[in-house]
Amino acid sequence: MVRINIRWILSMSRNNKLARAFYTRSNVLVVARELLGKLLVVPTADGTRVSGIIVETEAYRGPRDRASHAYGGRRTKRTETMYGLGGTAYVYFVYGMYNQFNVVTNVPETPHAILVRGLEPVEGLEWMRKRRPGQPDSNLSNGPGKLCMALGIDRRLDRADLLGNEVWIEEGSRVPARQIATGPRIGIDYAEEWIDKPWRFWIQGNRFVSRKG
DNA sequence: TGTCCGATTGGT
DNA sequence: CCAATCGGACAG
Repeated sequence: MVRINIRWILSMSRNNKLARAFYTRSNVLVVARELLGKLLVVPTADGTRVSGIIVETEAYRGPRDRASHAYGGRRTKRTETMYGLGGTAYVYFVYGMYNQFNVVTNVPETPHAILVRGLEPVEGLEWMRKRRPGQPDSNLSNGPGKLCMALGIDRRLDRADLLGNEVWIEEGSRVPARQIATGPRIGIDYAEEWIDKPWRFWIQGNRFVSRKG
C-alpha cells in the first residue's frame, strides 16, 4: 500500500526551482539583477524549509574583473568551483569566520559568479533565530555572512547543484524595475579601476539590504 | 614553511 | 574605528 504524505505533495507542488537556462546565460549582470525577488531555500536535515527572498546581489565578472577571485584566469582549488556549470553554488570562507554564498553563472570554463548579500526571511524563522542567537529579526540575514549563518550554509555546500536538493532557488516575487537600485560593490578596495563598476544590485528600501547606498 | 590579507561582522 | 580569526594564495 502506498502512503501519500500531504506535506510531500505540497512541497512538490511548490517546486518552482529555477531552470538551468536561467543560470547559464552569458550576461552575469542580467542574472544578478534578475535574482532579486527570487527565493533562496536551504532545507534542514529534517526537511524544514528555511528560506528568504534575495534582496541584494553583486556580480563578479571573472578573468577581466580585478575584484573576482578568478581575475586573470586564476584557477586554484578554491576558485575551481566558478569554472563549473551555471547553477552551481560557490561557497567560500573569509576573514577566518564567515562563509559567503555565491551563484555560479554562464557555461563551464567561464568563471562568473554572483554574491548574495541580503535576504528577507520568509520560512523557518525559528531556525534562523536559533542560529543567530540574541539577534533581532531585523539582523538575521542582512549581510552575506549573516545570511549564511541563518540558513546554515557553509563550505559543505560548495559545488552543490542548485537544481538538486541541498540548496536551490525558486521563483519568488516580481520586483518592478523601478525598485531596483545599483551601485559599486562592497569590500573590494583593492580592485583598482573595477572598484566603481555599478555591479551591486538591491531592492530599494528593503530592510535586509546590508547597507544603505 | 612563512607571510600577508581578505567579496565581514560586532563591539568600542 | 578596530580586533577577531584562519584558510588561501603565493613567494622562497
